[in-house]
Amino acid sequence: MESVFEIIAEPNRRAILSLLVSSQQSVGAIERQLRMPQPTVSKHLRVLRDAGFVESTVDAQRRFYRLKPERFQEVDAWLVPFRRFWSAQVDALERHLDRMDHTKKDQATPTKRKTRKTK
Amino acid sequence: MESVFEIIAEPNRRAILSLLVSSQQSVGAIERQLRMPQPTVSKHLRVLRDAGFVESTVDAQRRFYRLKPERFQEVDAWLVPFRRFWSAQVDALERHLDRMDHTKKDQATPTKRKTRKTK
DNA sequence: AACGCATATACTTGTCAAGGTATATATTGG
DNA sequence: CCAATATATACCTTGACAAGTATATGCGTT
Repeated sequence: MESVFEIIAEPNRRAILSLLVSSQQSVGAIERQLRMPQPTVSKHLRVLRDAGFVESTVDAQRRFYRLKPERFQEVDAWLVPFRRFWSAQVDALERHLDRMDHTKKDQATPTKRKTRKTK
Repeated sequence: MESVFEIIAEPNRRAILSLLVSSQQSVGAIERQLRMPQPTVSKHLRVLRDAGFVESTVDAQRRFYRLKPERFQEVDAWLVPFRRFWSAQVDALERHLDRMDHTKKDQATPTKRKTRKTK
């Protein structure tokens, strides 16, 4: 399995990771929220732990899992060159900002301004 | 295959994408630089194109492939909540600053000082 | 000790995707 | 039109991995 990317390629694993963003969770809690069978959850957690995405602590018969940042930062690092690339693409950047539309400041932005240059 | 993550889970595909960061490339160029059989290259390029990571233009019998930013931004977007999480982790932040080393005070850091608090 | 709850692991099976090899398609030059 | 180059596609085989089901392990309560 190896790589960070293979780990997060699995949808259920991404779901679990997303759950853990808010706070640590027990296996049972994950199981219920994601409506997936317990062995599935345990197995994915095993993979995630071995890969360093999460860590666990024991509380009686419960195990609580929480996120660890490092591996995510790897993904972030991988993106760097591409990010450089796409911010060179002025058009793309603009489109992106448009999509996020409600940019914080400057509430006087009337509906959907589009100052495009039609390159 | 579907998801962005499944696409970039494949090492050869990531290699191809990395190659294309610098500039557009023909299939043959990729083939030679990455030392992989031509059908392999073509097949991965097909996947990447269908997934919207690259686009191609024709030049005689050559096809040039180049990056498209959108799907990368999806990955970036997925990272957002986790990024928020890990910048909350003071320790991680500290480690990060440590790595950039030239923190303001105390330039007398001998070799590899680690002033950790063993939380 | 026995039971019950929470979680982990073993084993089997089906699916899917990547690689290899061969072949097809397209374009250029003679 | 023929040959050569560049790229795409078809087909087959293999391996990996996720799901399902069953069972094991660990801990706390009585």
